[in-house]
Amino acid sequence: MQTFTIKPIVPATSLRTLAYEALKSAITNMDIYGQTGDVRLDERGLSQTLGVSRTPIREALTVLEQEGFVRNEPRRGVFVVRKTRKEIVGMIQAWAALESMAARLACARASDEDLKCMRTMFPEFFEGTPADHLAEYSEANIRFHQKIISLGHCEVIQDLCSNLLMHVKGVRNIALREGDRASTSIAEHIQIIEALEARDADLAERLVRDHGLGLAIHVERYGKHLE
Amino acid sequence: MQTFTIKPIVPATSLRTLAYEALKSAITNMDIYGQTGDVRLDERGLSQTLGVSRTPIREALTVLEQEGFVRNEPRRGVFVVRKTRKEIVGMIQAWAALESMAARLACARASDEDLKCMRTMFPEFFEGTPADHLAEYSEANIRFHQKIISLGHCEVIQDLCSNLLMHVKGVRNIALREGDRASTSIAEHIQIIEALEARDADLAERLVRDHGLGLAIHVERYGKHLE
DNA sequence: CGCTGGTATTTGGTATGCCAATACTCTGCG
DNA sequence: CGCAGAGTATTGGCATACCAAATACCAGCG
Repeated sequence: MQTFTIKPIVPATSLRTLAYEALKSAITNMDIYGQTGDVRLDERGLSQTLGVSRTPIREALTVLEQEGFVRNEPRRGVFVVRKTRKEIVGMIQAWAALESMAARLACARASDEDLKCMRTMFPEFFEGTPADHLAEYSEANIRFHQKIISLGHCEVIQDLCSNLLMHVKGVRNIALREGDRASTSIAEHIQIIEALEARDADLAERLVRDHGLGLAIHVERYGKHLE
Repeated sequence: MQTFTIKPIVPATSLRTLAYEALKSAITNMDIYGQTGDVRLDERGLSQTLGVSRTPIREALTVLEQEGFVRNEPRRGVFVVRKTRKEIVGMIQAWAALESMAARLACARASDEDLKCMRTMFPEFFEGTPADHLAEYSEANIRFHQKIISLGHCEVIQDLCSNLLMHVKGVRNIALREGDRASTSIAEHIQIIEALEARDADLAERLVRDHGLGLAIHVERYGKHLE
C-alpha cells in the first residue's frame, strides 16, 4: 500500500502575496468609519514593520488599489479609502444584479441535490427568532448569498461578487440591527429557496434582485453613519 | 482685467501608467486567438523596448494581471491569457446582469433630455441596412451599450462593465458577422430605447438582459474559434 | 508678530544590482 | 545514437540606492 502522500505544491508564497494578505486583513478588520481623518500607509514604515523591503509592499499596495481598498495620491501617499454612502449603494446594486443573474442561471444549471440541501444548510431560517442570535444569523446570511452565487456556476460572477462582498460586509451587519430587517429578510430568503426549488428563473431572479435592492434602499435611507 | 489663465494641473503621468497603457493597447489590439502557442512577455525585453527600467514594467504587469489580461507563472514568465469560451460566456452573462440593472436604474434616474437624445445618438439603427457598414455599426453598437450603462448613474456598474467590455470587445465583432445577429440586434436595440422612453423598468431590464444573454448563447453555440 | 522666501527633510517613483530557481546546452558515457 | 548530468545562461523576486517632487521648517525682513 502506498503511504507516500505528497502535498500538491509548495509554491512558498511570495513576499508580495504575504504582504497583500497582511495588509488586506488589517484594512478590512479596522474600523475605518469609526475614526476621523485620513489613514495613511507609509511604505517605509510598513516595510520596516513587516521586515521586508519596499518592493513587495508597493506591489501589494498596487493590487489593493485595484481592488478599491486604498487610493494612491501621487507624491502624497496611499490612503485607506472611506466609501461614501453612494458608493456602498452602488456596490449593493451591482451585487444585486450579479446575484440575481446567478439565481437565474442556477435554475437551469444547479443539480437537484444542490437545490435540495438549501433547506438543511440554513436551519436558522426555519426555526426560532433571529433577533436572539444576530451574530450567527449574520453568518448564515452571508453563506446563503454565497451559496446562491455558487449555484450559478459562473466563475466571473463569483469573483466579482466576492470582491464586492469584502467591501460591503461591514455594512451588512449594521443594517441588520437597524429597523426590522432581520425578520423580513428571513421571509424573503425562504421565498427565494422555494423559487429555486421550483426552478422558476424569472421569479428567483426577481426575488433576489428585490431582496438586494431592498438592502440598497435601506442603506440609502438609514446609512447616516456613513460619510 | 485678468487675462492670466492657468491650466488646472499637469500630473505628468507616471512611467508606470504609461507602461500600463502601452501594454494594454498592445494586448487588446493583438489577435490573441489568431495564433497558436503562448505569448510570453519578457520583463527585460519590454523595459529595453520601452526605454524604462523593469520596476514600472512590473507594476504595470501586476495591474494587468489583476484585470485578467495576463497570467503570471512564478519563475516561468508572464503570458497573455487566452480566454476560454466558457469564460467569455461568463463575462457576457455578468455584463448582461449589470447592464440590465443599469437600464432599470436609468428608468428612475435618467433625465428626460438624456432619454430623448437616444434616438438621435444612433441614427445607424433607424436607417439603411446594417450589413453594408458593419464596422460603423459595430462602433455604434458599443456606444449604445455604454450609453445605457452611463444612464444608470452607478459608478460601480460602469467600472465593472468597462473592464468586461475590454475583454469581450474582440469577440463581439466576430459574433456580429456570424449568423443573422446584426439585423435582429438592431430590432432589439429599438425596443430597448422605447422601453427606456416609457420608463418601464421591468421591461427595459428584461429586454437588455435577454439581448445580452442572446449574445452569450450565440457565442456558446458558434464560438468554435475560441479555445 | 506675521509673512515671505529659501532650505532641509520626507516620501514616492525609478533604476540597478544581487540571488536563487528554472531552463538550456553541451558533453561524455552507455 | 540516445540519454543523463553537470555547468551555464536566463529570468523573476527582492533589496537597495538614487532622484525629484512636495512638504515642513526656519530664518530674516517688514
